[in-house]
Amino acid sequence: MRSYGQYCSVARALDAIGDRWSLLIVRELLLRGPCRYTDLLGGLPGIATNLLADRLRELEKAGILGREQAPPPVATALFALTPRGEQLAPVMRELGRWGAPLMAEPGGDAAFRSRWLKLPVELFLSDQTPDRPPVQIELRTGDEPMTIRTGDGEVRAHPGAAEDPDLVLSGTPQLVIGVLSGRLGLGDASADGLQYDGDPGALTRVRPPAA
Amino acid sequence: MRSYGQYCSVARALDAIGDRWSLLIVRELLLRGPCRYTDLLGGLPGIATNLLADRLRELEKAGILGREQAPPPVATALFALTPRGEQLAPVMRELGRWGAPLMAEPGGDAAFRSRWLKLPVELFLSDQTPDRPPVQIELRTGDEPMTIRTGDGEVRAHPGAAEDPDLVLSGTPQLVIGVLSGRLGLGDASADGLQYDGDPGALTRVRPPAA
DNA sequence: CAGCATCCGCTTTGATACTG
DNA sequence: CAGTATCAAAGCGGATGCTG
Repeated sequence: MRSYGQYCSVARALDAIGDRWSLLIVRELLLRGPCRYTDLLGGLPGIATNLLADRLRELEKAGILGREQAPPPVATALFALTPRGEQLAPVMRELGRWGAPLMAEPGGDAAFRSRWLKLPVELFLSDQTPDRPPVQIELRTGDEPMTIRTGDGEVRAHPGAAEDPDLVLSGTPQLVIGVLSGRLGLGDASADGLQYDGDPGALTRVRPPAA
Repeated sequence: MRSYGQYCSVARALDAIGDRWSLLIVRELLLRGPCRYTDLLGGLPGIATNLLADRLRELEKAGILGREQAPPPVATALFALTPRGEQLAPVMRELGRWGAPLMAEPGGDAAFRSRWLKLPVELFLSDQTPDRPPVQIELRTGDEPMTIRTGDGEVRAHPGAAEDPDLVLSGTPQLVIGVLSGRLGLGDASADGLQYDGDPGALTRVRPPAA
């Protein structure tokens, strides 16, 4: 990208990460840790291969990510954020927070990856009753399942099915997010096609307090 | 901008404000409040007039800014952030924080406006000894002067000369920022061309504690 | 003069095809 | 798997011209 040519820290930040796709590449690396080229391609539906290669070069030159040699079994290169790249986490958090209300509009035919739920889940959910035994909620939204889990007063999300879920939610990303955020009641959502199995109480356990 | 087509809050945020120049327009409105078209042009050196008009339309459509009719004396339209637009302040803050280290590289022939100092000043400086009487430091960096002022334990910057400054710093933006941040000593900076007049103690009063 | 719209050459992006 | 090559389409930057 051509530089803005302004001696201002916001402009200089955008010189480094303001290119189309750049921040989404950082998002993938923040969510997934070190990734192969193909993993990135899969996590960034819509990107062209030449652009991914270009951006990886530029982000490497800017000190935001680096290439590592993967441990013996695989023999491929991995792209990983540098410490400087990981410092973009607060930017990503605020951007995700600001963008959250935009998720209420229908997904339509937008692409979706369950890992993307990690951001909103850990930003907005919290354990309302940390003294009670932890709960697990499994989310099935199309591609891979994702499990959210309370523990130490926090709520964490990680990929994979739960071994013993208190509640399983299956449906479109929009319905699942609506129910988790509290924007939709479980009844309304299931009338719209959400399936659930287990204890609905697990939901109130993690939902944000107000609204 | 073409949408990323991803059902993710970061991607949707970037759909709205990821265009070239969009966030810098928001920066200007956050720093200056409601602005005329020409004010924006002046605060965004390098932007083409058709792009500014385009972006203002798009940002208006996205609910980020609106047009107001200016009060009687002037008869022109003013562009102002909506509440939704003002919620971008945390994004701007984190972006400015992340970009701050990039300010150590020389400005070269980059454009500069003294108002842009407001962001780093209020982000990084603080009043180290709030019990003592407040101090004022006037900054002269090329265009208009800017004054920083302690009060209620905070440090605020606003445009204009100080009526009774404890210290005046004159020089390139890079030198002034270097000295304020503590990256440069006052002696080193004045060897490099920074001029100062008044009490250097005012500097240690506001400089960040560590480093 | 403030607030754009139009035109034009250049750069960036997107889609697909191809290669070590 | 991890890219490079190619090319059309879209976006950008700069200049200029129009309108109240």
